[in-house]
Amino acid sequence: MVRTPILNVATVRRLKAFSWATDRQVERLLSHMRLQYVEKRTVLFDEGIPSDSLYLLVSGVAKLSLRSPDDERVLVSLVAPGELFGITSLMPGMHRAFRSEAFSDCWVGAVRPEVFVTTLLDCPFAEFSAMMEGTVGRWFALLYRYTRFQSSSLRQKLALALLELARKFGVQDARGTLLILQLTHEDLADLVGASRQKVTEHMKELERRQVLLRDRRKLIVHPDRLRETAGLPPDEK
Amino acid sequence: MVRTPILNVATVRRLKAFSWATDRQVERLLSHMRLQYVEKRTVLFDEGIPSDSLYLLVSGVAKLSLRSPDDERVLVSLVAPGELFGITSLMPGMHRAFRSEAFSDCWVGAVRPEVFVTTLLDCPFAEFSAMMEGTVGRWFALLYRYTRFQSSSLRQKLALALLELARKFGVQDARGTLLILQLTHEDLADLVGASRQKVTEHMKELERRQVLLRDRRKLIVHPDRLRETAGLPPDEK
DNA sequence: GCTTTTTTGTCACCTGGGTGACACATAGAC
DNA sequence: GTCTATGTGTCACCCAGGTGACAAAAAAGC
Repeated sequence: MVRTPILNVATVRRLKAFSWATDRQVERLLSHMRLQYVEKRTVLFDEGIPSDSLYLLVSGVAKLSLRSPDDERVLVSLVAPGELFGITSLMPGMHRAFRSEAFSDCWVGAVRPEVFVTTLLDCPFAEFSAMMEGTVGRWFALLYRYTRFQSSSLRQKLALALLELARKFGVQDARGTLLILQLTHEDLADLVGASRQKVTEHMKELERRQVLLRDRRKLIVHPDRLRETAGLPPDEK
Repeated sequence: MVRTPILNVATVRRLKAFSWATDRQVERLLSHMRLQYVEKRTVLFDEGIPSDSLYLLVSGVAKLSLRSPDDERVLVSLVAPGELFGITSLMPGMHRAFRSEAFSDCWVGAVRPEVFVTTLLDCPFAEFSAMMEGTVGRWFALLYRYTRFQSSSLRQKLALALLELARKFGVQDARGTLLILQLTHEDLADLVGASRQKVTEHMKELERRQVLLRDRRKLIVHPDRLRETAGLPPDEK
């Protein structure tokens, strides 16, 4: 039989994540926390589902992972006791970016993100959450890209990078999405971590396949075809 | 001659990062913002320096990059107009993780993070900042790892990953830092994005070199030697 | 204990992508 | 316009790391 761990104010305040909070705040937080036992290998939440809880790992080890485009497992991170995870719940309407499962048997505490924020910061959740999106949202997008890069071929990395650029710097054009930047192949190589020569080769190939065309030194991409050549699901996100 | 752009409340509120703010908040924020012109290729801030400002890219394109252990340039991200960057300033005592330079001629607005937070959220900066560290700090550490992975050899990736694990799961032991996890080579392979076989080879090599030893299925690492074998600067962070 | 399953160790072989080298094209500078 | 610097295209060659295959060693069941 498994012994339920004791979660008292003193214990929690010793954790780095809460060291700055007052006793009263921690107390209130704990009273709203649902403690649950998660057996090794059990999935706590999966990629893509709406994120409505924030978790505190009380004991054990949790695992964050994802399935890459070509179905490889990427182990993104291992979560240590005392850490908060499932942080997408702090951003408005965001879905889980990673799957979380118990790497060993775990005790996990779940709170609603609204409770978490209003208790510890006393400001409206909606505002906090919008602020997070505007600031750390960028980090998140980057992390997202880099995790997908892991275990992709250069072709896919290039496609992923171009799609991201199209989202950020693209304007609609009769011929596709025009990137309003002057990018050299060298820049792209630095972005995807490849050599300039290979990037040139792949870019040529993409032009040949009409996925991409160039007007002077500006790129015009065709996002749908790009996703297709990279073997990505049509219009994820 | 370069024309100074007009930054009025209406323009700023149209940006995604501020769409939820009130006119009065934006107004106050603007009154505290120092606008500066940054010429192409100029470095706005460099890796490792203390971060005391938050930036809004008004026009142009900015670039975030870093130098990897073996001196390769990694282009981490390109910043589009309307985006906030230099976000390490929102976390307590944090240094710049990336270098930022103008990719094209830019207009940039700088604010002190304290002003930013207290204006938009009206809660004490210290608390907000501690909260950020406890929550999104994890994402940041991950992003940090993945950006260094780019352009590293498997040996280095493995060393980087083991160092991170030692930090999170290590306890001091007479023989070194003992990882309190049962990790298989397959787990490590998924973590660094490599094949199981090659991980086995490298792990063996590390044991041979006394960087690493195993007690049943638990690892004991020697962080200093690990950094050395990976060609990393001694005890960064 | 014995059996089954999971990990580890080590091959031989293949391939994606890095490297260096060089010709050609383009775009600023003046 | 001409000159110079910076990008692009294309080689031939090499190597880190992937793949499959299989034996030995540890763990886990029972």
